[in-house]
Amino acid sequence: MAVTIDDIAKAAGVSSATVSRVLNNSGYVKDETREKVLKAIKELNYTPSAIARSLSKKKTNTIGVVVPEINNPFFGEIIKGISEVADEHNFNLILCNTDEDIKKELRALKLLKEQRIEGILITPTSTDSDYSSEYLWTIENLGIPVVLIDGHVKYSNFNGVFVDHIKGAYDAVKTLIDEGHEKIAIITGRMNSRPARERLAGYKKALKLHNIPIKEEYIFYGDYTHEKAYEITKKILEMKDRPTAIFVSSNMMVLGCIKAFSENNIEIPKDMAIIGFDKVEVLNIIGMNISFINGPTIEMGKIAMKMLIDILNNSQATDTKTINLSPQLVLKGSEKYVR
Amino acid sequence: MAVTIDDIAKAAGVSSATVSRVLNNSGYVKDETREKVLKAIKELNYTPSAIARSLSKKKTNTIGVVVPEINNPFFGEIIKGISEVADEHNFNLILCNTDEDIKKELRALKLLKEQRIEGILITPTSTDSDYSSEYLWTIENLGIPVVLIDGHVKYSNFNGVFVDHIKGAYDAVKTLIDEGHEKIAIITGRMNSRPARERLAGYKKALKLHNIPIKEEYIFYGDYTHEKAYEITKKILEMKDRPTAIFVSSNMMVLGCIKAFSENNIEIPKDMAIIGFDKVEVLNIIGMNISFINGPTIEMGKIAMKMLIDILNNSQATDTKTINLSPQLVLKGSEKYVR
DNA sequence: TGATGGAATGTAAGCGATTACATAATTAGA
DNA sequence: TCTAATTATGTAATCGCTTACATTCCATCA
Repeated sequence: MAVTIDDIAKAAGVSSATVSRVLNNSGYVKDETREKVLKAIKELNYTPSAIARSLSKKKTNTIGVVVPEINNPFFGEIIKGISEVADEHNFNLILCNTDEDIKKELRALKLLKEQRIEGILITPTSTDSDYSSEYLWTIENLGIPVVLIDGHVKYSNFNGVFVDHIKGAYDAVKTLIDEGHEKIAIITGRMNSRPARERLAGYKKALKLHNIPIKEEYIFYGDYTHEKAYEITKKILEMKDRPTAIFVSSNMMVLGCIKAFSENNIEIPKDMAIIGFDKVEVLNIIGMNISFINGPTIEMGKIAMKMLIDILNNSQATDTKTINLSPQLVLKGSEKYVR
Repeated sequence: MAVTIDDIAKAAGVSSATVSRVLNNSGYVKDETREKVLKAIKELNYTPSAIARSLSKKKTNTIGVVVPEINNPFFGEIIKGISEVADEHNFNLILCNTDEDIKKELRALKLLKEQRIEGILITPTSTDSDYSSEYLWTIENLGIPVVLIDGHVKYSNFNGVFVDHIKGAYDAVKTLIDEGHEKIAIITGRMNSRPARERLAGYKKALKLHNIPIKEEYIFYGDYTHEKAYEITKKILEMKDRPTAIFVSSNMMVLGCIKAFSENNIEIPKDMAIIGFDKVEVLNIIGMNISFINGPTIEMGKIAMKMLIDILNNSQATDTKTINLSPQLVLKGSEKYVR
């Protein structure tokens, strides 16, 4: 690690400025000189220091990525998308996993700012907690371009790539209605999260527009966990006026439903129709015909990264950029069996 | 971003050295002075530059993480483990996703070296390709501590946290034998990957030690994909002397098997026993009783990161450190039904 | 009261690159 | 052959910190 640009300069018998020119393909360098320099670089196994370069150029070519749960493939795919575009544009990625802990999120932001990253891509923890105002304040005062991914931050308008949860939920429920269902239950997410609220809104909207009365008994408040969904589903199955379809507000919760179904020999979609928000790839691979509403994860990552690059290149523009992606409904068999 | 340590110094009426002392809690600083400095920092919303600090300290407190497939939860969990420990020790993570492309892997290594990271955690692409010698050379000449995670690099001894694939496979197959199975098939991974070869070896060892002849017809060469496993499983089901159990060499391939099973109304484990290498959490959540051999992913990430920190703290020690983790067999119901 | 030594702060030289500016070498044009 | 333009290279300041060393301040003690 000891070898520096000066060592190369000495070895090649030139000045460090010349070596720098070779390194950056800038300015004038005689071919012969370039050869000498390249030779020295190779012989000494020299790798320039991005740190020093960053300091003098005031440019790190690094962006920060903040996700709440790295081991969830949903975020894994977003990162995959980000990383693809970042690669193409020679950006490095500093990753921060926050475990849905807003304190860690705050810490991550501080840390990233210290690293002098050029921009941040962040999938905000989906909670309106006590810290959220501090959180907001921090983001706004970061002085660094931020692009949010899937998850509006309350009361604020930031750049971002968002999923239209209302429309997604609406589409899902409408599909069920079109198939003839009228008794449609919903299992919501944590209601202090915006996506959960919006999905519920989409559910209600679809019912209303199709003149189906909204029954409070059909609205079940979940918390995004499969355990809770499992409990809820068992209850649903015991109802005397049992729903014929369930709209499930998250992928993990779908799993809980399925478990309850299989324990009670409920066949999908013969005995019960189900549509979930955000796919569980595995289920389709093993041949289960579960329909999903999908936020296009990899795509979202790509778009967000492109948006960020765009912002970096036009730093004078101050208007906030927003893209709303419509989640896509992937139907798998459910329609075949309708009454 | 314009505000520097000198601005703070000026604002607080001290020298930059004093500000630095406050920042790092080093040397002597009068309480009164400290207050002034902290006040200035707060008022000017100052964040020190990690870049400049790294340059002068020759220490970045950053480590590089290289994974082949970020959207696979297997790696997501490893990263989660890494990130947990890294957090505790104030290390930053630069993430490189390589898409199983050894060229990208090489590029990532170069990039990380430029960033002057302190160490690298790498889950090598599981292929012995044409580039592997260059790859090896690069790793060895990096001059940076490397800890491998799950995947020996051919012919080399590096620091690393490994899974004992032979033992894992052996345990799995032995379990099947103990349950009374004698006709046990295996679906292997890509044979140019070391884990695949070792798992096959474990399979053979178990049969041999229990005096069950190894039949070539029961060895099926897969490629880690669920599609291929699906095809293979269909063929297995059509065999006249059909196996009663299958040992499947990867988690994705288990999914292909299950699909084929369900299409043919094969019940697990009544009609066919199956044990897979590396879990698919989702299957257990939905109540499917599939047994798995698990490399403890999160744990591996943690251990690897701890090992790296250990190495960084004892840079004089030159012996290579190696930990072999025994994968754990998680039985789910399969035993209940044996003949 | 002056010597002594710890506490508090400042000065300035790096860290390893980039780059504005100066200068030297080469080429072309008249 | 001389001048002007181009090309090629070097010098040194700079980026924002840390830190060795120097200096000043102040309390304590003989």
